[in-house]
Amino acid sequence: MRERHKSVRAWRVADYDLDATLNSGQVFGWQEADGGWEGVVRGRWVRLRETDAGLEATILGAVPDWHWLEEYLQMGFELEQALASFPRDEVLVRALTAHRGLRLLRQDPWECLACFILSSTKQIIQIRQMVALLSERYGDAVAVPRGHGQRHAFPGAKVLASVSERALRGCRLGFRAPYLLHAAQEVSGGELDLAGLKQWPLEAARARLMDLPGVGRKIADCVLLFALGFDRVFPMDVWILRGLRAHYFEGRAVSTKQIVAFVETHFGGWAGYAQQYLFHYLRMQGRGRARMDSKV
DNA sequence: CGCCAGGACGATG
DNA sequence: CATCGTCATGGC
Repeated sequence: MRERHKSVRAWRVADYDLDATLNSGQVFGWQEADGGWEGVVRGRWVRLRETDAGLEATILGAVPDWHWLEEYLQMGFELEQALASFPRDEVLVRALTAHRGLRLLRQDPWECLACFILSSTKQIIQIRQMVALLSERYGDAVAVPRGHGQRHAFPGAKVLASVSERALRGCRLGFRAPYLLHAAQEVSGGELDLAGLKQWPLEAARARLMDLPGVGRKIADCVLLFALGFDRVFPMDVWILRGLRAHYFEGRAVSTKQIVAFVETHFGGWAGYAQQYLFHYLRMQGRGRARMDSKV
């Protein structure tokens, strides 16, 4: 599929760090290309690039409105307000200084759930690979500009629900295959209305997600934060746990439960944002070095 | 070439 | 509750 007409839209926006945003482990389908990023949003090929004035998007075809992309990128979000609410503790300030402009996207709930089901015990690079393979095999091909290779959207729940576990294991999903299949069946069958969870109270929405096999607190929280708009949710993975223990508890052997309690009061209403800054900061710091510290 | 990865789960203390 | 083995696969 090829289309020749492109549409370009630019937003004046301060503090939008595209690299940090798309490379901070909240989303797995974007690829760096020619000084920008290319991916698929709502079945459309999208190219994003930072400019001096802000952010620029290129898509194919004539576009009546850009609302869907503005929503995805959270262009209307006032980052300053969230950042100003952060506690001024040392690590968080360092993370903020290092990555100011890191944003949370508003992802498609199904794609987000599926990707984080795949995320368990996988490095981010490997999650990207699984997502790419799954998309290639079962996702719809999207129109791309001339000269670009084929691109596929992330497969919908309906398609994946009709695939065998065996075929999914063929995509190198391992033990995650039956989990993904089950989620796809519940979502496509209407048994689980993911978008509807936005209206639920936090605890109930989290519990409903955790009803899914293969979905525990961490994965549920990722979906709540990255796709459903629960801004105070603070996903806790090994990196964050390690980091919190080191920086907020002087490395003492505090229980996970104590840390959870601490997080719920310490970071405030935009805790989810704080979490993403900390996660990205710790992960960037940890490349190569903290490997050894962490073993202590 | 082992170690471990944006975990979850069931079985034991 | 806290810990532990298991699950499947591959990047580093």
